[in-house]
Amino acid sequence: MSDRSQTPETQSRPYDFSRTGAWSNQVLGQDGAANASSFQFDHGVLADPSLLYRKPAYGGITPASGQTFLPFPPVGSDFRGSELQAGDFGQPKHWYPFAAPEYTGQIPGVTAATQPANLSPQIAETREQIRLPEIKTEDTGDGYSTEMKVQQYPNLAPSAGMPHGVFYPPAWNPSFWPRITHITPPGSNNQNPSASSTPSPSMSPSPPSNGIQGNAFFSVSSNNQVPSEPQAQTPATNTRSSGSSSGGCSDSEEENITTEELEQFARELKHKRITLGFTQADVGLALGNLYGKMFSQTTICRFEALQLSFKNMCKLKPLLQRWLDEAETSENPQDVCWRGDASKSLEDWTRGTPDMYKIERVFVDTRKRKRRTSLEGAVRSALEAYFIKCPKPNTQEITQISDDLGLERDVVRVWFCNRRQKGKRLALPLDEECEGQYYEQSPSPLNMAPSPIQNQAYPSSSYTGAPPPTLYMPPLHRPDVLKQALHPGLVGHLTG
DNA sequence: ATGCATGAGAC
DNA sequence: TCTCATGCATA
Repeated sequence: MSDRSQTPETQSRPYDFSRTGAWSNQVLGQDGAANASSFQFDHGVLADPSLLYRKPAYGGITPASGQTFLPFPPVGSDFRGSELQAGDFGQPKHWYPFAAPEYTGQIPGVTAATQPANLSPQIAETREQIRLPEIKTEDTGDGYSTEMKVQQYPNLAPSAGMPHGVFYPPAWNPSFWPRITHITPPGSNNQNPSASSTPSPSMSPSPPSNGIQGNAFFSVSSNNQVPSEPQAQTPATNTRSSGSSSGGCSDSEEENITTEELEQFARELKHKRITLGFTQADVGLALGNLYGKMFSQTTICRFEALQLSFKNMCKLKPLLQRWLDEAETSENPQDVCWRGDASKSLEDWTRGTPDMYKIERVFVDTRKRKRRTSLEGAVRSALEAYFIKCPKPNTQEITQISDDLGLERDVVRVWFCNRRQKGKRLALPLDEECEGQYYEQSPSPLNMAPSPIQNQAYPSSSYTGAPPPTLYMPPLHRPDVLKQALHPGLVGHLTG
């Protein structure tokens, strides 16, 4: 508790309802015999989950103080109930921590645990109901692994043909952003590539086959307008400006981007990338070439899936936009540095490429990277249960949880951090205008198609192509909806 | 595609 | 200690 009070967020953080007593015993295990399953889903029986939130629920992440995570669903072709779902888009917006789609595990056992002194009632309560027989993780020994890593990358050194000062894509033509909602345009350099430099907004005629074109990768084409110092504005160096706009964007490259635009661009990027035959990893590497800052496949993937924060999306968009332009317009496939054959993976390429064409970084990773812990389903479920009770446990509570679950304290701590982060990704940005409507939505069975929520999720015309994603509706704002999302067998338990 | 982890910066 | 951006490792 004390530690929590140190932060100013204490008052406004959405998570902090955990200690408001908002959820009470009625929620969980009121009969004292609550089993593991019940606590997992007890949020489903809340009369109105909104009650759990103090109003500025998402206010902890208001434009001014934090980031707005993208509420829209994944753009990918596979809408498999990913955590980012349509239901959130354009919705009223409290970030709801009970969004994990992985409430599927079963808690194997329930055994009362010793009641800690200073645990929140929620945690203490949960502890009583969670008792895991054993935890299996991949961690062995010290839990750390020191391994020799061999990273094979093409020469990504910014210095290698990297024009310093390239960064800002001429991508900010206000006319292209029909729904500017945030800030005033940067003023200069406001041309939108997708409208201007990209001839056909539709699809690149290039067959997904081989011929990858593009010097967009490891050479910078001569016609690059490339203006300024990349590093100066790359995401890596961007300050974490709290964002003065409602969208959380304050930096020039973030301005004036609407979620619709991001959404559309993400889809466009993915589509064209695939059409051009590039992998997500390729793109990440290409950005390294173009901007001196490469990104992982993970990041590109998350961008395409709109699983980054709004702010982060805004930052990456110009980079990706530019890469896309490069890749599309390139007429010199031969300029591709590390592969002339698009069908070759980077690994293939590096493997069979003379050293002179690549940098093979072999190093002993002196920093011990903790071996990834693999939490069993039951453990995850238990953590979820704790999270539901208390999204932001204090140190003591974390210790207690870790003891209960037989996990390392740090594992638990990190898990909660990640879980919160994930929750924000699923979150609904604050939007007072829609706020009132949200809980008025009619029930929408999960995994069923278009719901009112989904319609709201895509209020603009930007989302017209793909069929509606399978709706998972992560936030589970509605108890009735939630119930349908739960294990069928549990519904009765919850309702009865 | 995503779970767990790291590290910088903010508080 | 937290958030956030990001990546390794893996499902």
